[in-house]
Amino acid sequence: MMSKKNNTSFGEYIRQLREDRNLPLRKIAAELDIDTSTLSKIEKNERNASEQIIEKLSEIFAIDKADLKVRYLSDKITYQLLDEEDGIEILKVAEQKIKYHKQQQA
Amino acid sequence: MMSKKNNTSFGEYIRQLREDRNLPLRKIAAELDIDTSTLSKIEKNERNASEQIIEKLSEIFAIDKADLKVRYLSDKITYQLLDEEDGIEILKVAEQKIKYHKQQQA
DNA sequence: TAATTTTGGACAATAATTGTCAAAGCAAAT
DNA sequence: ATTTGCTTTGACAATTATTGTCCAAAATTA
Repeated sequence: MMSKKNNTSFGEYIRQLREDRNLPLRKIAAELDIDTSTLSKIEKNERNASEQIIEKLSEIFAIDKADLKVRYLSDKITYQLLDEEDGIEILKVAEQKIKYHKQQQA
Repeated sequence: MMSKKNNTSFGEYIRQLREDRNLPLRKIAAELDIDTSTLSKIEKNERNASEQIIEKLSEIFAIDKADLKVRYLSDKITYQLLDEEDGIEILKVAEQKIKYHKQQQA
């Protein structure tokens, strides 16, 4: 189990990818078929990214889709728990539950 | 860090508490100031339980509120990730992120 | 300064959640 | 079998949240 360090938000991450390539929002937004301002907000974590958006982003930037999704969903959960006292414990319990479910279905 | 086993859902759990005391939905719902049918659905994990409901439930059943909240929120996250391939990894990454945030604010 | 990019606010349209009610289903009696 | 009390289900309007879209103001770059 290893720690790729991963402490940039989803939005920051895809913004970085875009800036590395010197592309304007306009271009990427067009490829994604969404409004420039919507993409701006996604990069600032002010709007959700749909499954479809995530998929297209992974194609555009030639990165692993599953990895991008992990970044996105882990972010959402993080924000959900950020104000909770017992955030870490909640995650641990959730992990047990997921393992339990996976085991059941197998 | 230890594993109280915890593999009953929030709904099942509070239903169990109620049934242990031989109380009808009607009574508890009245104390919670919600409809009987709403409580029925909460017990079947078909409706959300608000913060307020969780607090009152902890009072009614004389259990720890924080613990009940952990059960509730871990459940929600579990359901969110149940269909995801990488649920466990998502949780691990979220954990790192939360720890990072906590560390920053300290 | 002009051109381009980025941001923020507004808005209607759509979707999700909530509170509420009524009817139906169920089980245990009597 | 019918009543009685408990539980479940589906429906519905009302509220709240999210989405897609546009525009104009800021900020950045040339």
